[in-house]
Amino acid sequence: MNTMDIAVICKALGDSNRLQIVQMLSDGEKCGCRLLEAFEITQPTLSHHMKILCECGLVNDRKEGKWHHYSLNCETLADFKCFIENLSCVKEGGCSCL
Amino acid sequence: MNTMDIAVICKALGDSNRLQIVQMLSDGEKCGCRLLEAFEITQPTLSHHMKILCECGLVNDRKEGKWHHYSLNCETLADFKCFIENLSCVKEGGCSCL
DNA sequence: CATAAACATTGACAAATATCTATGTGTATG
DNA sequence: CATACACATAGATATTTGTCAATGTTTATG
Repeated sequence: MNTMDIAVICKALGDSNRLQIVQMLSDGEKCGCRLLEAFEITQPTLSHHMKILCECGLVNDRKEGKWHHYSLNCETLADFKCFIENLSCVKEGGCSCL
Repeated sequence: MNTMDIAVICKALGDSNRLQIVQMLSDGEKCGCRLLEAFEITQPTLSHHMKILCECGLVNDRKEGKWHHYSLNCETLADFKCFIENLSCVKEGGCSCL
């Protein structure tokens, strides 16, 4: 997973509705209708957000009859966590501008 | 730090230029002119990106004479890492739609 | 088969965004 | 003080984005 892929994931998480959806999925698999109840958005808007979350690889969509069961993708989440965890705020080195 | 603050950070990281800037800063403090060399963007565009990164709290701006020295903010980065690290892909629970 | 439920798609639109050129501001230096 | 450098600000603009209403598709159920 390269930097561009990470940026796409970050962009997906950059909307507060989507971030809250991911938080809910972190608590376990949820179906769309359940998610819809938790937000004050219309069904097409939720559908749009779920598409973005799925397309970046962060969310799985398991279809079962009428329902779509959404969950976090373990592999993508692990890769994303790894990238973020490796960011460091060390002060060593500094900048030599002169 | 609440969910909204995290979403703002994610949005800031959702642009590939800005994500690469953060990666460079993870390697140590850098001045603006150094960052500018690394990207094919104009100076005002870099200035715009740095403003967004600073305003979300992820980047510090230390002014020294003509130069602005940018670095990652340890506290914000730690909070952000904590949030991401706490996301989980456990499958327990599931959804009861019926 | 008719209906209802869950979800997707389309089209529209206002708001936000990334980028540029042009210009302003502060700081060091000859 | 004039010049050069580092950076910010001010428009301008094309693109992207979040949202909705309307409608289509698929699946279960009476």
